[in-house]
Amino acid sequence: MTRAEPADVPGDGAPKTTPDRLRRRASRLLSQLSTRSDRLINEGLAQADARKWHYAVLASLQDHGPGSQATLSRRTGIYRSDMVGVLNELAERHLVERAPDPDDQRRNIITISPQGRRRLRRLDKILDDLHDELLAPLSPAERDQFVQLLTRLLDYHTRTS
Amino acid sequence: MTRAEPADVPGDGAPKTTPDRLRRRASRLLSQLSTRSDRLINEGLAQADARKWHYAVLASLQDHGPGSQATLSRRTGIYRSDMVGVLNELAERHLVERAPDPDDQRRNIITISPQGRRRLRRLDKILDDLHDELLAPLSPAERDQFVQLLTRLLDYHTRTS
DNA sequence: GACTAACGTTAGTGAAACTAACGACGTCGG
DNA sequence: CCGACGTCGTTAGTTTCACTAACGTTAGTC
Repeated sequence: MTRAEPADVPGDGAPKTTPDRLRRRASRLLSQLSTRSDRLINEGLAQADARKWHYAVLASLQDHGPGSQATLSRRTGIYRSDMVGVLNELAERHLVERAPDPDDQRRNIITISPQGRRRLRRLDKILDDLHDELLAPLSPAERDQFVQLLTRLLDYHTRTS
Repeated sequence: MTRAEPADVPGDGAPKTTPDRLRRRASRLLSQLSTRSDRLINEGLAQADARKWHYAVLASLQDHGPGSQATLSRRTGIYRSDMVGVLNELAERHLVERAPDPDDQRRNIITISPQGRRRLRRLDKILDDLHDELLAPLSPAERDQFVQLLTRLLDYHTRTS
């Protein structure tokens, strides 16, 4: 009540005060961009008979070494319920190997195979190209900044969850 | 380009030599952050018996004036198939009014009601708070930059689709 | 007056993120 | 040693989201 009705826009003063709140809301920008990004990536990877989960798991294995399914789950953010299927697909293609852990019979130890490594290199290149398209309008410096901002936000929200 | 093969990293040391390509991929950062953002926003809005679609439609009506369902669909990015349900929910709550367009009998003209306006103000406040939490780790300047980068990316990808 | 296109609507698809519950196994406290 | 409890892999199911297909209806166009 202290404030006047913003009214229906007829060009009165202070046009900048309420410009398109929709376009400004970070949450909305995020989810829309994420949708498009996902589609871009999925389509790109589909042409190589891969999904983004495949990449996530292979990269995790390469970077952090072998691990149990639960470990991979935590590293990649894929739910362990869904990890089963992903690993099945990867194992079918002989990109990973699933072997029982001798020290703990509950676990499987997942290792990346030589083919898996080759595959990962291939996917890395594909993803490089796709990200080039994804980030096309940004300069190299801006891309770094963007990634850095995203990282900080994500870190914050994973710590506090 | 130093193309150092990261190799398998035996031992459990998890050294920093291979700075996690996963964490660097913008697509991954985007989709993970978007997931958390969505959850944050949805939970926040749910406590006010609202969904983000409600906000999108109400804000669009307030900022751009009344319109047909198809128009709203284009403005908000909601598919016209899904728009039906959203408008039903909004109409149930008397936040919008759906009236046949006298000039074109195919269309409905959707208008925001006074209650809808009040609602929108309320949701705007809620969203302000939620975004404060979402962007917590960023300084005001960084937040602007973040939004600006997102906007440019999204614009680019909507133009080229 | 026939064609085409846009409208609102209904139904359904596929993927993603998550929950619940299971039997099998390990670990720890008493 | 034993029971309580947590973890592991797995199966099944839920919900939500973005999207497609098809429909009858209505408008504009030739």
